[in-house]
Amino acid sequence: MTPATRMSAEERRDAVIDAAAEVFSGAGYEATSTEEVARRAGISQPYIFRLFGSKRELFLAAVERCFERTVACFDAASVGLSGEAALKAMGLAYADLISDPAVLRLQLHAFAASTEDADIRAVAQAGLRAVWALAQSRSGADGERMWAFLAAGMLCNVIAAVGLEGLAEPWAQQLVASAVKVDPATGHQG
Amino acid sequence: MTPATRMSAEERRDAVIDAAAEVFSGAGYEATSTEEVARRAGISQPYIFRLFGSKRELFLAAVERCFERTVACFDAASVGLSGEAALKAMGLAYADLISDPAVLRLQLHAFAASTEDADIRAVAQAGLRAVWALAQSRSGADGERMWAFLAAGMLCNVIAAVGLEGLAEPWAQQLVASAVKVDPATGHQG
DNA sequence: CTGGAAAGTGATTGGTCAATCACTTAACAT
DNA sequence: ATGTTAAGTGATTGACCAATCACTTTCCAG
Repeated sequence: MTPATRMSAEERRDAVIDAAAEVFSGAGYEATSTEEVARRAGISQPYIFRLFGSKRELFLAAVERCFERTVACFDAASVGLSGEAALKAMGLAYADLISDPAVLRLQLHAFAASTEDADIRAVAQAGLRAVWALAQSRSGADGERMWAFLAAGMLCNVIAAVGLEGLAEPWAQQLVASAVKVDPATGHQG
Repeated sequence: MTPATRMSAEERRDAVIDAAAEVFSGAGYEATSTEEVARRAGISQPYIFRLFGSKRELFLAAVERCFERTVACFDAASVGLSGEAALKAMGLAYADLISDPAVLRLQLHAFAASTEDADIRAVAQAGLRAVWALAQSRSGADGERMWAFLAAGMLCNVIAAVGLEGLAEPWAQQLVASAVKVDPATGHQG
C-alpha cells in the first residue's frame, strides 16, 4: 500500500470517523470489517487500532457524530425562529437529513444496538438528550408537544427505512401522504 | 451430543424459529451464530441448514414471526371494540408486547437491516401492512389518525430501547410520562 | 543536519463461523 | 423382518477478521 499523505492525528481521526459512519451505516456494526473502513479512509487497517484502540470505540465515535449532525441540522434550521415555526423548520430539515442513508441507517443501528450494549445506549441517550434540549429550547414546546414531535421523527425513520415512498399500495401512500400533510416530524396538522 | 427427541420437520422448524427469534433478538443478525441457535433449540448446528438452507432464511422466518405476534396481539386486544376504544386497547397491548425484549429488539433489528437488504425489507413491509390493515379495519381510523397511532408506537420502541424509563433526568421523565398520559401508541390526548 | 517524536505500514496470528459431507438412528408401512 | 424415508449428528473446511508487533518513513525543533 502506498503510504497515505500525512495528516495530524486529530485530522486523521476525524476523517476516519466520517469513513466509519458511511461504512457502518451500510452494513451495521458486526458486518463491517475494520479493513473496509481503512480502505475507505485511505489508510492501513492497523492504523485504525492505533487511533481508536478497538472497533467498538470507532463505532461509538461514529454514532456520536451521527447525533451531532442531527443537532447541528436542527440548530441551523431554526435560527431566529420559535414556537411551531421552529418545530416545523426542524421537521423539514430532519426529513432532508435522513434522506442521507448514512445518518438514517446509523441511527437505526444505534437504537437496535442500544438494547444490547450499555456503551451504545449511553451514546444514544446523550444524542436524544441533545436533540430534545435543542428542539425544546428553540420551540418552547411543552412535554406533550415534544413527545409528538419526536414520535413523528421516529415514524419518518421507519417509513424511510422500509421504503414506503416507493410502494404503490394505498396504505403506504396514505402514510407517506400524512407525513407530508401533517408536516414531517410534528404529528399535528399543519 | 445426545440426539434430540424426534419431531416432525414442521414442528421442529417451528421450535427452531422460536429459538432463533430469542437469540437473534439478543445480539442481532450478524453477531448471532447458528451454533447458538442450535444449542437453544436443542439440536445440532448442521440440522439448521437442513431445515432452513441458510442463516439468512432462518432470520427472515424469525422476523416474520415477530410481526405475526404483533398482529395476533392487536387482534386479541381489540375484539368487539371499534374507534378510539379499539386504538387504545391495541396501544396498551403493544406497550405490553414490547416489554418482551425478543419482540422489541427483533423489530428494531429488522428495521435497521431493511435499509440494507431487500428480502428483510420485504418482510418488514409485509409486517407493517398487516399491522396497519388490522388496526385500521378494527378502529375505522382515517389516514392521519393511523399515522399518529403508528408514530406513537415507533417512539415507544425507541423509548424502550434506550431505556428512558430508568433515566432520572427531567426530559426523559417527561417523555415517558407523556407516553403514559397520552396513552401508549396513540399520539392524542386520552 | 540531526535526532527524536509522530505518522503510518506489512505480516501474522488466533479465533470464529457458515456451510458441506458422509454418516447413523428412528419410524413405519408392507 | 425388512426396506425405505425422514430425522438427526460429528467432523471438517475454507474464509474472514480483530488485534498485535515489529518495522519504516516523514516532519520539525534546536
